Amino acid sequence: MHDIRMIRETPEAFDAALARRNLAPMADTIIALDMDRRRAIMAAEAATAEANQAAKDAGRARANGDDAEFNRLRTLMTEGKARTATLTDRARDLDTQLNDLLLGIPNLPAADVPDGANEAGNVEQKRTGTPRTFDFAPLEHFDIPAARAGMDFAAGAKLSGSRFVVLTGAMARLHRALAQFMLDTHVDKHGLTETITPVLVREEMMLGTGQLPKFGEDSYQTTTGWWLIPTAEVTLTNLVHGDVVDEATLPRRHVAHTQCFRSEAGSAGRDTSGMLRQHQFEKVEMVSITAPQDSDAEHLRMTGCAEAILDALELPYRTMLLCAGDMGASAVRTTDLEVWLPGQDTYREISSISTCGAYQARRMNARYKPAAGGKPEFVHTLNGSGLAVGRCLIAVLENGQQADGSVVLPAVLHPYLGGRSTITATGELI
RNA sequence: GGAGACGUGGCCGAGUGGUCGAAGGCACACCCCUGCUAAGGGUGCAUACCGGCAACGGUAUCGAGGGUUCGAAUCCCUUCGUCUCCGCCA
Repeated sequence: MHDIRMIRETPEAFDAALARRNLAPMADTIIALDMDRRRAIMAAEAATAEANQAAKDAGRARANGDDAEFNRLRTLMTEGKARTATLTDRARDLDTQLNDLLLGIPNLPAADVPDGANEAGNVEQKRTGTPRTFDFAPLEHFDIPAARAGMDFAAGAKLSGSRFVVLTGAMARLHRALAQFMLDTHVDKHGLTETITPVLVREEMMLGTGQLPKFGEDSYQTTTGWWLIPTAEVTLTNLVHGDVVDEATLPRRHVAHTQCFRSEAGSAGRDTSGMLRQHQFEKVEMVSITAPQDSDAEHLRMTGCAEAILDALELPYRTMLLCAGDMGASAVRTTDLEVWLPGQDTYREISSISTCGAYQARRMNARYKPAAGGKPEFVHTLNGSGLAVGRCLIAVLENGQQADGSVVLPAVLHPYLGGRSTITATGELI
């Protein structure tokens, strides 16, 4: 959601920023609509005031026993009321129109976000870790013998359909170990607040973080009207929905491990093999609520938190600064972490860390009271995966695979696996 | 599923037809007083739109929408939300 005042005051800057998102200029349309809206509000208010005055005078006339005057004013009032209804309807209609229009416009990219129309425009910031050299052809995760023993796509399909999986034995244990490790690290080393939230939310919350109104087809809705969260960003961020918090309580840093649900509506045929892209997956999500002046530093901090997980798991990755055309709608700036998948011989996204500025806060009406005094202002919100658990499982499997079909697991996970360190080719954890 | 209660300003909480944008308290800001990490006194402190350099003024807003009425925070209806009791279930 955008500040209509900002659009009014600097329409060129607004349009220029939209252009970076491959969008046509909209400032003129918005400003014209806003003008109409304000005129309509004024007209409606003037009419209301008139009718109210007539009503007041009529009441007085009646109290004075002046029936003639009462009836005259009453007629006046009735007419005024009819006019008021029409004008108010118009004002409300225009207000809704403007609001709907603004809700559908994505956030404006920060100045340091590179130009670019799509993924190809993203800028690599650094590479961390060195991909292993294999003396055999590395397999994709679903072909590695150690994984095959406990990763049952047929069972997933039987239960639920395509893009579902059943994990058993060592795979389930490893998956759980990963999530636990991430959570512990973020809580104990990074100081985030462990949080458990619902995964079914009201529509209002999906509007707040920007999944709605435009991307409803990407998520699932229950017959009772709840939405299944596509990410815990929705719940963690909306924790401050409608609130005015003290600046002293900022930053608020949350981390949650939840199920995520996505329809993957636009990705039919993509990544159909393996568990890279599922309708249901687990993710450890970080969310920060900050004062405006702190969000840039927080973005770096949060990126560091996500990178620390990959570092600890000894997984090679690269850090990408997304270009304007490839960012999600709510983001001001997004950093992606792409993990090396030897089986695919490529880097794949495993984390996405975004600062959303006041965009979501304005939608949620989430404000803070500045410590220095003054009126409440919108908070800034940030979110980042830390990390996608399923994809992390894939990365650990592909990077740790051995010629004999076994997988050697990173040392930091051993405590979470009862001290064991390897999954054999037959799927045994030893 | 059955029965009921409630929804007021950052928070708590008065207010059952007009003089209420709304008592009082808390929190917050400034000032005064006070020999001290406390208490007391004073003032200010909602949002939106419009006008104004500003001080300030105007209009609207008491979950939302509709209705009754000359007039509604107050009455009626609908809707959303919260809570309580009973039942059921993890």
